[in-house]
Amino acid sequence: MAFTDKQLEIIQVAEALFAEKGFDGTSIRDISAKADVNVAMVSYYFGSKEKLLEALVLHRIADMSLQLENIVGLEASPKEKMLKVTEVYLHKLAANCDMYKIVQQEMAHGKRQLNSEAFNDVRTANMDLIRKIVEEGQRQGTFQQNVKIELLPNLMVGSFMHLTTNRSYYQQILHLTDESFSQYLQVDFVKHMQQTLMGLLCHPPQNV
Amino acid sequence: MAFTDKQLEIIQVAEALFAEKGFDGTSIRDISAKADVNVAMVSYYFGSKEKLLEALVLHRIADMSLQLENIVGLEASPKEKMLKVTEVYLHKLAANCDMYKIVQQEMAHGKRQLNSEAFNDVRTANMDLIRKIVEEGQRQGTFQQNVKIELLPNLMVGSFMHLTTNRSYYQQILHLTDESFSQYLQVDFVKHMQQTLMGLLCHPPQNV
DNA sequence: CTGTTTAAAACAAATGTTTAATTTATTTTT
DNA sequence: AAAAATAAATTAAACATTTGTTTTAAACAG
Repeated sequence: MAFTDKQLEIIQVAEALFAEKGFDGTSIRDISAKADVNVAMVSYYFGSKEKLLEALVLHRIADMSLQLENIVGLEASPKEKMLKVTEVYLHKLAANCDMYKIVQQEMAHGKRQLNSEAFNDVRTANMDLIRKIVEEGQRQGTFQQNVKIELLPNLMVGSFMHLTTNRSYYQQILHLTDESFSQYLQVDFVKHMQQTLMGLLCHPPQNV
Repeated sequence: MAFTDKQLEIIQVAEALFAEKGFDGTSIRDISAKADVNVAMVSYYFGSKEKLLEALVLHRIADMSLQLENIVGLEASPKEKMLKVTEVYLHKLAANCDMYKIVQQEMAHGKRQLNSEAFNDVRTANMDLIRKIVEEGQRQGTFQQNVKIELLPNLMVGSFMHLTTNRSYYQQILHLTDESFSQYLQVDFVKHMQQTLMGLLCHPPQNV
């Protein structure tokens, strides 16, 4: 689990390339060239290209278990907690968005198994924490009853990923430069997401 | 533009395989084998693997320009229009979700240019129609003023794509079978999305 | 016969991986 | 501490497949 500098270099280069050109679209020679190591080193260190991907994901997952626990125990109203959770969640997504993109691509076709167990564990843990907050708010009457808690992370992750995947398009219609885009992701988009979730949580549906 | 039966067969098989295993992950031999034609036929008909992808996407885009126009002209309240738009939008997504998945994957890495112009045209047209409805509702006072209209399609497409991409995970936590999942997508999820958009549109933000 | 469609084989290029040889680091022995 | 021995890291080359595409020729249609 403890990687040498060279191994970390390979992992980081692979992460960037996989996210940019896909797993199948990236050759070991691409990686080794950019990481400035011999072609054989990848197989030597990680065993195979697939094992490298696995190592990459697991290495990042270690950082991914959110510090939502602290928020749940916080001395604050459910509404404030939920706002904070949204902020932290989106910041973590932004920090690991390359890895997320890779996983998304690989999840798309079940070709790579990618041992999604570790992934689902993190997701489920996060969901449980969110559920705790929402149910607390529902008991207090702040939040309405008709909420699909399972779809709250879906809303955040889905919107975020779609925004980054189609970055150039959204940059264009939102009139954002390359620099201001990441700024937007961490400020305006977070507010928008908070607003969306609050609307969903606080107001019972009038339609249908 | 008019394809023979054999060509359509190839397109359909390619669409399924590209969505399942990715463009790079699918070989011409995979396609030709499943479509029961000779390997050379793909190059013969479409020129190259990339041209086949292009033909595929353009062929589907023709069907993709939504019938939102009818809705805008409808004799109904902005709120009702918006609910209808959401429903139609999500149904169209479901109908063309294979193609969407392919495009998403290819957009991810700019490797394939994929002439996204045609795509953006459709998107922008749809967005303009949504904007028209929302602004009408804002004038009538039904909708609040603080809405990022550009992020409304993002919300729908992002959530939907994330749901289908991570289908097996969501099937599990939502306790859905293979059959009931598509049912869920077209009924419960549509309602959830309508509820989300209504919460966002009708209630001014109280947070921040 | 003429032009289009199908098929099998061949092509060159690229891929993931392994081998075998060589350099560098580390440990052991003197 | 110096030398010898062992292990690890690194390299270039080769390997066997697989890839997208082309060629050549046969079958078929009008």
